[in-house]
Amino acid sequence: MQTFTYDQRYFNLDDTLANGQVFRWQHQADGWWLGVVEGEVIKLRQDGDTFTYGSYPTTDNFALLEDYFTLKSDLAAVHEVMQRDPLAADAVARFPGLRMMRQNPEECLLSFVASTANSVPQIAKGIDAFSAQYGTLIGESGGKKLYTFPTAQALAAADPDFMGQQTGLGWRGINVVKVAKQVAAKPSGWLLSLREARYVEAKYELMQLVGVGAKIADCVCAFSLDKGEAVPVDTHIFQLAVEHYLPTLKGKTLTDAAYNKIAAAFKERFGNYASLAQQYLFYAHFTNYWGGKSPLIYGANNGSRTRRTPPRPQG
DNA sequence: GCTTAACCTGGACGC
DNA sequence: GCGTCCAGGTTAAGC
Repeated sequence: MQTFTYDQRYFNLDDTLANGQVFRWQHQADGWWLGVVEGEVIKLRQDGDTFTYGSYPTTDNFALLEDYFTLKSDLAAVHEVMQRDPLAADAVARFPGLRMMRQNPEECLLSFVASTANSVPQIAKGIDAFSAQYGTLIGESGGKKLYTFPTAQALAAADPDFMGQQTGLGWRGINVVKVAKQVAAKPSGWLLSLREARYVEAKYELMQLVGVGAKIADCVCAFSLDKGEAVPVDTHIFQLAVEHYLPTLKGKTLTDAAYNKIAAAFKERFGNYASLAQQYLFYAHFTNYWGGKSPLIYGANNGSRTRRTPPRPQG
């Protein structure tokens, strides 16, 4: 085990790992986070400005953490830009240490295909199930076996019935196989090479995959391809954008035109920090929805979603 | 260019 | 206990 220090105002582990960028990290009762990154088991915890970590099989792989959590990027500058907008400023005040992560693009893409119109706890459960089936066992902690995220090749050859029924993902699991087949058919390193492409080109390339629309493409661009201007517009972002930025969209559905208007509104306000602004606002809205705390920290059964309809008056 | 329905499943919620 | 609704979307058809 090793330690490093980082100003907790600019790095909060709970908010970074539970804001919906990733689904496989597990928060343990004793405060440790347990995850698998690029084939390495990572154990990590935060006590104020002090971070304690260990990794396997590469011992204490700090370089991996530095890249994965983008620790060299300056969050103070981001906070300054967020002050331009009252809603973003409020979200930053609540979650100052939320950082943009830099995931493996293949894992990011296939995870978000599995996330389509699904609840976060179900997504995490489903991804866990197919990783245990098609990933590689690399360790064990507290009686829990840890697997790598399966490669696109492995998921391309996966049994669609298993992916649909045994994972609880239904048709989403079958879509994961379809997208994995298309990725596996591309030249090696194709996805990673999109880090070098311009945002519009990377997004266009991703949307050529059947089963990948604008939202999933933007998630991959923002969370794994270094595209700070990508704005994934999901149901949460749509709701808050209509309420605070674009009231003319009230009563409309999320069409391509509406999607692009919302993304443009974020870019206009936050420029190259649009992705992070989106993530701050998403997390604020999302945690409100889950009763003030993320189900990725506390579990779906320990939080409760906000009521769809107000409670009946008593008496 | 917009709306709508279908796609599977599990869990929350209302009654 | 049961029925209904909905969840970090995508696609295709119909208008």
